[in-house]
Amino acid sequence: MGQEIKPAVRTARRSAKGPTVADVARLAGVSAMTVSRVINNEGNVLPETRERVEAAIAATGYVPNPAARSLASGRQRRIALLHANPSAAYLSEFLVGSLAEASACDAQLLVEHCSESEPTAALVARLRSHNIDAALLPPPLADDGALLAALKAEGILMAQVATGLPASFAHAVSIDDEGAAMDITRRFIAAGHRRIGFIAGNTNQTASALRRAGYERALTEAGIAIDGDLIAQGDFTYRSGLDAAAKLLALPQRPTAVFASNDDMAAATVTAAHRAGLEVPRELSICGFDDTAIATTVWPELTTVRQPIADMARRATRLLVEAIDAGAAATAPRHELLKFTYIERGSTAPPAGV
Amino acid sequence: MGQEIKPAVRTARRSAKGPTVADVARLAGVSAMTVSRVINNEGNVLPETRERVEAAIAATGYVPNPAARSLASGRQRRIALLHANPSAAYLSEFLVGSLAEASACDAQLLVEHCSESEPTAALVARLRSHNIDAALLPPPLADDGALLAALKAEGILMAQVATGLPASFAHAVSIDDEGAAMDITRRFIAAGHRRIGFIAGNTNQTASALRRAGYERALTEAGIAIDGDLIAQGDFTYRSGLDAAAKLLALPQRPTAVFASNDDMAAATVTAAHRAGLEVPRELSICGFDDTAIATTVWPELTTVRQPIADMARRATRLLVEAIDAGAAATAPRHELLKFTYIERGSTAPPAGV
DNA sequence: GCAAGCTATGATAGCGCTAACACAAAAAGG
DNA sequence: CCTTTTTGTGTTAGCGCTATCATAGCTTGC
Repeated sequence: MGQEIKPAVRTARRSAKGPTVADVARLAGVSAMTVSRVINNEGNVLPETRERVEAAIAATGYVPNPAARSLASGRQRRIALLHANPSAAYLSEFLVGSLAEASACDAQLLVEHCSESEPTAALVARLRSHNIDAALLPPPLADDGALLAALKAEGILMAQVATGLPASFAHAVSIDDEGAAMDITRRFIAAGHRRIGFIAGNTNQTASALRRAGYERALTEAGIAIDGDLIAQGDFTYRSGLDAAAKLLALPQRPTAVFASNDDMAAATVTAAHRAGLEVPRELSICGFDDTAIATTVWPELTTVRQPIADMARRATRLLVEAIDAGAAATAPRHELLKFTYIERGSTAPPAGV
Repeated sequence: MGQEIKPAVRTARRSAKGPTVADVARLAGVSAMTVSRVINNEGNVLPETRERVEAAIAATGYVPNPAARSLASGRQRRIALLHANPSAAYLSEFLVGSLAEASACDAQLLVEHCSESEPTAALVARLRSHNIDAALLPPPLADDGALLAALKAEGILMAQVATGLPASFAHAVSIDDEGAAMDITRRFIAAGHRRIGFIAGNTNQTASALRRAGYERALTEAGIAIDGDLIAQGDFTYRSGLDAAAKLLALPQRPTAVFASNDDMAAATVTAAHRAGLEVPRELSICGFDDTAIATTVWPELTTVRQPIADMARRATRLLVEAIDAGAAATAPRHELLKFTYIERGSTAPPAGV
């Protein structure tokens, strides 16, 4: 009889979790929607309202719940990290950087290995089925024109990392490879070296050409003739470095310094020098590129140029997240250059007798 | 006048996304809740009902929406991958494995670097603030007793990877280090080697002791006396391998084979042999451990034992996810052993003159 | 033979957030 | 001056799933 007694509001399911939009809204004296607008940086919010909400967010220590967000918005940011055997050291640093940014931005990172044998079409189909929004392309994939075109055709956003030739339709993050190579070469010249060998990198990576261009430009600038004999072709592997260095060191007038296009080949050059009975750096200066782990593994440790791989990965990931969010409001792809750092270690010195 | 006309149900927000529990429920002729029960493998579902639901799931191609799941259940699985400079190659493979499993299980992976200088307490506090449920511990962290204890005290689940000494309260995934070391040593013996050098690994990793034990056991088993002079201490770095190898090769009666506790030190042994004018493998056989990238970088390529690092990371991640889900129903920690593989390359041969 | 205890299932009400619409107040336009 | 448009904000209704409670049917036990 009479009214049924309404049961007391059930105790909340969640147990003492963080504050929600509602809490913030109450404190700021606005609706939850307005809080949402502020969080998502939407327009049409009075500056003073925005401030009030931001103060409330700070006061409550509110952090948006990503699950609720993506459920409500139906949005999701899935980024594939495509890789085809770059060196493990490179990949590892890259992964750490992009994973950090991805989780900070609440994006999902999928790591996909691309064997060279797999047809591009199959790969793209695989990405499609995983519902990928964007792809992160470290070298050498960043320079795979067919892949870039296929991704573009599928409407998958992409970011090329460390490419020498950014595509007009892709985001890109690189360092100034040519400038770095010039820097190294100039330093050799300034130290008194005149016969400077160069070990080129794999031609399937555009950065290789830039590094060579930097080397040549620095020589020209200093009035030193470019000598084809001093340029040996490598492919970024230790093995190729061994052969290239052997060729340079066998020259009747051998170089007093060698600039290898990456650390693996520079390390190989150290080994080749030792085999040839040359002391490094007294009789041969050697400089690498990238500052990967091998640079400090060999003896003497390599002078090299540090590429901020993790930072590059972070930036590239961020660019993709922003591009995904922009969605239809497609912003023009951005091409960023990050700073490199010359790192002097024990493998370089002025030429003997200077 | 008359009834207001109810506006037609607004078109769904989502645009042609996949099927939901409701779709499956309708097809199976049950309620959404029952579908949920089946998905989550809960009890109290009639076998035949379960079957019907499973058929419906297969028919519709239903895939649970992780965001909705974690929003509704309030659950989340946050796993931290703690690392303190293992080799880049190791970390990279590890990351790929655990990331793959984490995204398959819908867990969030946070990568945290632990500098040795950071007090354990500070690290643990950091994890707490990130709301970490579990931690993945690759070596050498897997053997850091203080860290293990601190994590346990905080109620953070953990999985040790490649440890030689699993804690009673932690999950662990390893290979049979001792067995692998025995295998290598036995093969040397079978090939005719009698003076077999050993380069031990860093004593801060328990696997080091196991590898040494395996080496000694194989010798004893073959009736070969253990000669302390043939055992050199290293610390897993290339540099330490250089010194250790130099010491072994300087012995009045030098070994015809050297078993290094990891590939870096084995690679260093190759270099030391070359410096000493010894041909590998004719005059000196060398075997490494781990099969990291450096094994195929040096010349000749290293014979070694492959540790399935990515698989171990995958398994460990899976164990943690299951442990998190078990929650209060704390299952006993599991300790798993994965298979290793002996990989014969160019750095080993029977001793000269046999 | 009926209270007490199971078991299998369903109904309901959110989880925290945001899309879509509603609506006042202000600005712009003729 | 009265439309139109714009702007800032609020209201409502879910997103897809699961915790919780309700409810049938079935066992038990004395």
